[in-house]
Formats: sequence, structure tokens, C-alpha cells
Amino acid sequence: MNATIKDVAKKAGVSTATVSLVVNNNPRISAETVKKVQKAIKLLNYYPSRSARGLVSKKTGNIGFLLTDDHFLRTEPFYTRIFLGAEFEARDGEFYILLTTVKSDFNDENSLPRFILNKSVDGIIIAGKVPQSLIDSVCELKIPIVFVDYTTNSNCCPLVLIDNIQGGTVATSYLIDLGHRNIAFIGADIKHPSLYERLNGYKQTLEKANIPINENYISTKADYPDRQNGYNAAKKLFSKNKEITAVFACNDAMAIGAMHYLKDNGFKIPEDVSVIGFDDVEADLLLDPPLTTIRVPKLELGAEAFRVMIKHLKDNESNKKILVPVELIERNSTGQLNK
Amino acid sequence: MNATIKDVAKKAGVSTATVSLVVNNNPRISAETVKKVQKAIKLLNYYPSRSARGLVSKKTGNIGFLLTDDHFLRTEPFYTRIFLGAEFEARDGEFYILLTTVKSDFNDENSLPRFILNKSVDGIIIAGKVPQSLIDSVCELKIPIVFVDYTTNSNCCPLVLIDNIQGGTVATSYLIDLGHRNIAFIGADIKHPSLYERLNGYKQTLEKANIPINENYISTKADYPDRQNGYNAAKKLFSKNKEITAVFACNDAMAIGAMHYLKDNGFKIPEDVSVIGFDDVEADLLLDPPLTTIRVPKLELGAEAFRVMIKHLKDNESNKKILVPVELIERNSTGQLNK
DNA sequence: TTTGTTTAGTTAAACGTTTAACCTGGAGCC
DNA sequence: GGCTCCAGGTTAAACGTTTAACTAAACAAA
Repeated sequence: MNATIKDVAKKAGVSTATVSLVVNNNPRISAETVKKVQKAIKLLNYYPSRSARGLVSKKTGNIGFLLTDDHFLRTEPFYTRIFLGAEFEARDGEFYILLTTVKSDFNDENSLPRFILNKSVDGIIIAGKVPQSLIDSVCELKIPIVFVDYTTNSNCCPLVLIDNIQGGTVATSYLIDLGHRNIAFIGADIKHPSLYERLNGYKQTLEKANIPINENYISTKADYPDRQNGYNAAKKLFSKNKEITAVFACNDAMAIGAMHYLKDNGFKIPEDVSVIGFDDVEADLLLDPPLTTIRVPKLELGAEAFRVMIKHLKDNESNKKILVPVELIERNSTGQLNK
Repeated sequence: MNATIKDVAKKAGVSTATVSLVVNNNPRISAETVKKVQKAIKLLNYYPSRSARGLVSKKTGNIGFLLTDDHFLRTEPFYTRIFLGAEFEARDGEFYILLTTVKSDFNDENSLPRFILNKSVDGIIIAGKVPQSLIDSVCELKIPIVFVDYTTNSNCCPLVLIDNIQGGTVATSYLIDLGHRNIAFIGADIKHPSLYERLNGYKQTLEKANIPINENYISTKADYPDRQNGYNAAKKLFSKNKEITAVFACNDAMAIGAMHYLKDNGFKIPEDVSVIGFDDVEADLLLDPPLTTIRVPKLELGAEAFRVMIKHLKDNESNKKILVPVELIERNSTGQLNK
């Protein structure tokens, strides 16, 4: 059987309360006693029972991590990395992360994740876009929420966001610096704020550089930002606007799709067209040329979300908003404009 | 505050024991009383406290799900689907699944996942290949294990496996039926039993069809079965053996890599070369032509692993071995041999 | 009627922690 | 010496379940 606090107390010759205080780093106990107790703990391989703790503290020690099926199962390991970042961070604390998915077309309150219904988590991290009705249902239950890579106007939960405007700006000005003027933007589902802001960064940067914004160069009709839609968007853009020399795609998946189209149709990358992506999912090591992109620190994003959650639980700071900076990764899909 | 069993008991006018018995479907309670209690439960929105339950039952209600970083983060959502299958299944029971990863080069016993060290799980599901030293460490702790898509000789844990031999057989005989004789096999890391058995299925089927096995047609040197290595393997095979007319790749990733090579080098698919994969990860919707493959029911695999785990915990049946059948998915990367 | 059996419930201890309240033996002060 | 204070503990109740052991009522068998 596993050792309990009683066993440790007996072995160390103190009361169980003392052991508890030592385990919880209470300064009331003398260094000498602490040492004795710690020795006993090591010796007996003692770990406090989470159940017993949970019972008295009314905390579960679990954090829920919620995303849609779609996000979890799509090819690019974007949200899975965010999850892993949170998991890594939770390892130091004494928390476990319960991962679950909801359908993208969630709308029935009864099918809320069970860890919410039966209160098995102290808080939940919501990653990426989820249906508004889900958010509403969760908010009603007053469970602390942290959003990562998503935000809605209707709430005042802590937010951990990618600095998408910065990313859009960096990407666009990088292309401008390379001499490009006719720069297309390939995006999708404008209801996701991340993609919207990347587009904003693009527009702002063009304006600052006195380059007129050409709506014909902007594709945002696709319903999901995946390769297939990137391919289709490139097709539409380039069949009408041969003069485009650079493409800023809202994510790597669409960038890869666009590159496929370009290659299939005789465009040389980067000689004829430069392509820059966003996310840095390292999805396709086969890609030739390797994709220049804006790296999103996914593990860091998850870790930060977890940290913010812990702070939220402790201090009830609910209006925090953290912007995680991104970084330009220069590879070979972009180049100086050939005059 | 959340309702407790006492609140329910009071509201229903019975003892807490009765409520507990009702919750646990004990037949000792009359239908009438059951109804009363259930009504009170609904009314108060009562859910039993997992902590309190865990405390007396000495069960955590958690199952660990373990795989390597590599497997979790690789592009193709193979193991993530298996996880999700287990999660789906666990939703009906009252279990939660704790997902975590270990490094592929694990070897230090201290860095065992903490849910193992501090006994926060009742059992663990190990998915895919993990380092032997990890398995040894876990076995020593006598925690029930179920393997899914992996097996080692050194243990007698329940196994949930893909029927790889069947898959290899089906794939190969499909190619033979199409008239092919010079069929290559692209594999990797022969230490993973799954890949080994797919190769075995290939060999057995050739033998049965009286087609000699040509070792020059078999590539198994790669250390990881990914696209890049599929590309490289195809390169090696086809630069030496122009007469090959069909490729059976050990998984879709390698098949996709091989297709890239073939297309880059002027081979038409399926006119010149037929390609069949394995897994059906639906990774690349852009693929042209769409890949014929052997579908592995990934969600089912995870669900089965969970069910076997529950049975293992209950009945201590530890020598179970379940073979999950696979299925040929005919798409357009394979065709009749042109004579 | 007595005795035994069954049914449908109740009682109370136990699970392993945390923590408020309490205790005790000095040290410091007048 | 008598007093207060403090440091460093201890005691015991509480958390919300489960379950073995018990009980009371109803009924059957002798």
C-alpha cells in the first residue's frame, strides 16, 4: 500500500499536521524538523493523496483544455503544441490538464464537456475559435476561463493572444523591403480575430508605405484556412492578377496550398513570386523551397495560458491580456523583386 | 456551493447511504425510493465528488495516455485520433484521460510522467512505440498497462493491435490482382512491430502468388516513416530499378513522399506506377491522384484500448490480445498494369 | 405463537488530508 | 518572581463519499 501522511508522521516522530505543514512549505516549522520529515518522505516514497487534498480544499487540481474537433484533428500540429506547452508548464505545478474536444457546430447545452458539468476542473483554457453558444454556457457556470488564440467581445476573461498585428506588419514590411509592391493576402474565415488582425497588419503596413490597398489582391472567402483553400485562393488571384509578385498567406497551410498552385502552373518561387506564411508549423519538410514564415511560439503560448490561469485562480485577475510576440523566420520562399 | 450527498438525502427524505446506493445502481433500493432520490438529484444538480469517491475507493478514476513527443507532434494526426477515440469512450464511463508525452530518448527513471510517480492514474495506455526502458520502469511499479499499436516481448499486458498482416496481405494482393509483379515495399524502423508485420504480409502474399521476393525492392533503412524518408526511399528504389510498377508504402506519409518523388521525376500515377499507402490519415487533400490506402480505424483503436483497460482493471485479464481489422480504401493512385 | 427469512433501508466508521484553535516551554521585560 | 509573547509545534474537526454491519417490518413456515 502507498504511504500516507500518518506513516510519514510516525517515521519522523511528529504529528500529521507537522508533515502537512512541511509539505506545504509552511515557515512555522523549524529547519531541523523539516529535514527529519523530508527524510521520512523520501524514505517512504510518500506523495500526498490528491483525493484527500481535493476533498478538503474543494479544488480538483485539474485544468480543462478545450478546442474543437476540427482544430485538434487538422493536419498541422498547431493547437496540439499549445496543449503540450500547457502540459509542460503544469508539470511543475501540481495540476493535470484534461484535454477534450467539442464539435465545431456545438449548440446543445446538454453536451457540454462533462468535466464542466460535474465540476472536475478548477478552470478551463479555451484554445482557438469555439462556438459562441459554448462560451455562453460556460460563462454562465462561473468557471474561470482563459482564452488562448481567440477572443470574443462578450466576455472579460484573461486573454493570451498571438501578436498578430505585429506579425502581419513584419511579414508585409519584409516583402516591401524586398521591393514588392503588388502583394496579395490569402486568408479565410474572417470571423477568427487572429486572421482578421493579420490582415489588419498587412493593410496598415501597406498604408504606411503609401502603397494603395487593392481589394482584388485580398482573398478571404474560404471557410477554413487549409491547403486546399490556399490552392483555390491562389488560383483565383493569379488567374486575374498576373502582376502579383508576392503572397502573404494567413497561415502556413494556405501558403503551402498557394505554393502548390504556383508550382503546378509554372511560377518559380521565389524568382517569380515570393510567398510568406504564418505559424511555422514545419508541416512539410519536403517543401521546396522551404517556406519563409512568421513563427508563432506555440509551446510558449500554451505555457503562458497555463500561468495566466493559475494567476487568475489565485488573484482573480480577470482582465489580463497577454500578447505573445512572433518572429520572422527567413527561409527561401521569398526573395528580392526582379525588376 | 455545490450540492452534496447530504443535501440530496435531506431533500429526498432518506439517508445518505440510500442516495449512494441509488447512485451506484444497487438493486437493494425499491423502485419508488429510487425515483424519489433521482428526482432530488436532478433538482439539486448533484454530481458525486470525485475526490470523496477516490478517497474511499482508492481509485483515481483517471487513465494515463502515454506516447512520445515525436508521435504526438508529427504532422499526421494518427495517434491523436487514437487518443480521441479513447477519450470518447471514457466519456460514458466516469473516467478521465490524462494525456502526456515522454521524450523518444527516454532513459532516466526519474523523469517518468508524474501521474505515474504519484499514482494519479489507475492504469495507463501506451500508444505506439516507446522506449523499452520506460516500459520496464512502469512495469516495475505494477501499474496496469494496455498497449495500443505496439507490443514488446517482455511483457504480458493486454494488447490492442492493428491487424497489420491482414493489411499487408490485402494491399499486396490488391496490387497483384491489378496485374503487378514488380512491387516495391517502402518501410522504416523495422523495430516497430506494426511496420514489420506489414512487410510480413507483403512477403507472405508474394510467396503465395509465386512471385519471388526481391530484396532490392524493399527499403527499410529509414529511421522514421515520414514523407521525407518516403521521398528518399523512392529515389533510391527507382534510380536502380526502373522495372518497378507498384509501391506499397508502410504508411501514408511515406506513400505521399514517394508520390512526390515520382511526380517530380516524370512518372505518371497510376499509369506508370501504382502507389498504395497505409493508415488513411487523409493528410493531404491536395494529393493528386488521391491515395489508395489501407484504412486503420483509429478512433476505434483508441476506444477498444480504453475498453480493454476497464476490463483489465476489473477482471485482471492481462493476456488479452485484440486485433482490429483494417479495410482497403480504393482511390486513384492505383491502377491496372499497362502491359 | 414462535422462529426464521427476506426486504429495504439506516448507522457509523473509514478514507487521507488541511487548518483553526490550542498548548507548552522558554526568552525578555519590569 | 510574575508577566507577556513567541516560536514551534499538536489536537481534532471537517471535507463527501462508500460500505460492512445492523435494524425494523413484513411475511412465511412450523
